[in-house]
Amino acid sequence: MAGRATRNVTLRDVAERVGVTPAAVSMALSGSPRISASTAERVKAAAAELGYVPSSAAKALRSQRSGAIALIVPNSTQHVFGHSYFMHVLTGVSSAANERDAQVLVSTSASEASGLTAYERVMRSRTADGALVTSAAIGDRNIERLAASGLPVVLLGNYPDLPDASSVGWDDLSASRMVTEHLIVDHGKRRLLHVTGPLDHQTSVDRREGFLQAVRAHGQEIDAAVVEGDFSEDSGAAALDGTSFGDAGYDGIVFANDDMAFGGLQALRRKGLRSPEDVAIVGFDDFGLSRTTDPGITTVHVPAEELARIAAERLFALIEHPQGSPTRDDLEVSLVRRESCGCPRQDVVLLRD
Amino acid sequence: MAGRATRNVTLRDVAERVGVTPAAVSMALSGSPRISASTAERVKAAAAELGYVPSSAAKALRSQRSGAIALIVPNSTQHVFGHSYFMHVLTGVSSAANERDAQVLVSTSASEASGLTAYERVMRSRTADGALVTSAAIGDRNIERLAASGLPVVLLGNYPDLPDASSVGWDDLSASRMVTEHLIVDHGKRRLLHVTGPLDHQTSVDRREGFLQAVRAHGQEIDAAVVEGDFSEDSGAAALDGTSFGDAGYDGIVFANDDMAFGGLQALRRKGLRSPEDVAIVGFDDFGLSRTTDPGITTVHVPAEELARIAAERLFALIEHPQGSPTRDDLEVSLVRRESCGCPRQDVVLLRD
DNA sequence: CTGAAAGCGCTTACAG
DNA sequence: CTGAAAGCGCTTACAG
Repeated sequence: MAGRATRNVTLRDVAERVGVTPAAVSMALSGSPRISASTAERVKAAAAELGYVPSSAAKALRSQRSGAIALIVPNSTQHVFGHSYFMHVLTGVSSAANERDAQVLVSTSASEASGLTAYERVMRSRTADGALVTSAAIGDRNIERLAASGLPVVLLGNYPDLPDASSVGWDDLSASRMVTEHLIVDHGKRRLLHVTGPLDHQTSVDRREGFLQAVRAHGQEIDAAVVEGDFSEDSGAAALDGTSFGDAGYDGIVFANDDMAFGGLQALRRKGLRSPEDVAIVGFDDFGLSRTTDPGITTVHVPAEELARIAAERLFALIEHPQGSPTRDDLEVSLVRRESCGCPRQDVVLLRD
Repeated sequence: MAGRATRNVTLRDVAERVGVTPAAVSMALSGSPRISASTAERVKAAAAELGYVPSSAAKALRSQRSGAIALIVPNSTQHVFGHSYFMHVLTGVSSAANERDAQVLVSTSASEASGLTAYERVMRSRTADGALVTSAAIGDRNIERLAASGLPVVLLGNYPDLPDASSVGWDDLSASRMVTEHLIVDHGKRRLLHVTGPLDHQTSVDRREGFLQAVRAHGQEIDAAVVEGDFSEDSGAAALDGTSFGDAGYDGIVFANDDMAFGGLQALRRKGLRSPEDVAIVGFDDFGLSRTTDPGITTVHVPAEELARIAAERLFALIEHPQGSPTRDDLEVSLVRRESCGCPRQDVVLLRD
């Protein structure tokens, strides 16, 4: 742990050691054919010996490219979409960035209302070559400002209002219809409740619409209601307050995410109702929680890591070819059957024998 | 979404618009008293009008400071410490960085064995003014190389082998002793099992030692055994295979983290044993999971977000004063009583009435 | 083919 | 007090 601060070793130092010009060193290190093999050899040896590390600032200034991408997390999102979602996204982005030796910058908004937004941080620093935006709110004007600033941008999620922006997502509507029909068709549920996410996010709107489409498709037989939540566990529980359950109430609940489903599960328990026996429930996301509860929560598995990885790859392509036309990728989701819907337990459980 | 790429607006452009030198614009924008209020006013107006955004690369090159800090996540750690831990850390780092308008760079190792390590990425890019290292393995030589490279470094966790490094942590040993004694003293458990984390991490070593100290303090009355795990849910379950339980076996298990406790809980259930009735269990971390299981897992709450925030603050101080002496911060942890140890449930549950 | 200058966009130390 | 040059460390376009 010696580490006293020494002056940075630069190209010049390496050049002097070898007896060539800095330009030659630069070319040698980047493998230019202009430099003879033997000189390149000596340059590399000298660079290693001196512990030369190129200055990213100088390189960025000269080449007008920082080699970094930013992951923008609008303030609300951090709360709205939760830790697990974000970690999957970060993992996907990092793995794509690592493959290209790019840096990943995470830009969040200040927690207090004061301070810059995550967007402003990225735009004002010009320190990233492009930006990824995770699940912004519907009509968030910052996205347009970001794109208008000339920075390549790829959005994670669905943004029908921004058809000119590149984005990667999955079909929340179909998925929500699918999981709702699972309750109706496979489990014969007839009195359904849907608890939405925050309706200023497209995801919530789409999941609600999927629920409603499933209900309409079986219209004559189904009673349905919708209550607004905000993706938080508490809102899942609160949605059930004042709602009548049991014989006279709902026999199935479609929560727009797993956190709310878990809140709902606890609320049901407090009301003395069992799931799935009294009320079947399903969630959405499958980021981990739904597997740990008892009963396990039937849900829609969503490929968040892949989403992010692909978005990052699209962003790199956009940085390379800024004039390319916008892209759209749609990923597959899948139904994960656990016990909360009434399906049999997958892993065998032997009660004490 | 117009956003066709235009040449960057520079200080020169602003200077020409106003009719002063670039140097004057620079000073005006940084609020130098050398510039008159009226000129500063005109400069700011012109800058806003032109959409001037300073070049972070030029600023970094000139001032020899990037305004970014790196959060280094060694490859293994990502798996070892899990998503929740890391998200808490990232949240803490971001909030400290936002307060100082610093950028946060997340550096992970490539998932494949090929490619650079997270350390190398940071050292080789010189794109951060300092680095935070989350929970590296014991004897990880990269930490010393990082510090020797002259980069200010603050470590998250305990590193007795690196007494000269600044670090922030909490006392795993005492905490583990405390939670073990909870089982012994408050719940009268006498045949205890400890499932460790990966023993190449100081955290695991300390938690094991805390367990053993508690056992020794009640030596004559306690039977104790230790099994090695790796913090994964599966290893928590595997630790119980081949172990005898029930009347002839253990009546209490101290898991070194919550994920393993959850794995253990499921394994017990498969064996037909109930918790806490047949076997009391406790975990460690309280990052979320332990609250969602049934029964809830009694655990040690660990302030990971605060850890990271303080570490980032120490790092900024170190960047400012590289010659300052190393610092050490110790944070408080607390016991969270849930049901898995035998404590009564906190939230009231009315079973169907 | 090769050598050495120009310049990326800033900020600050210097000259006047 | 103020103006304008020097220079941070690179890379590439240019001159020879």
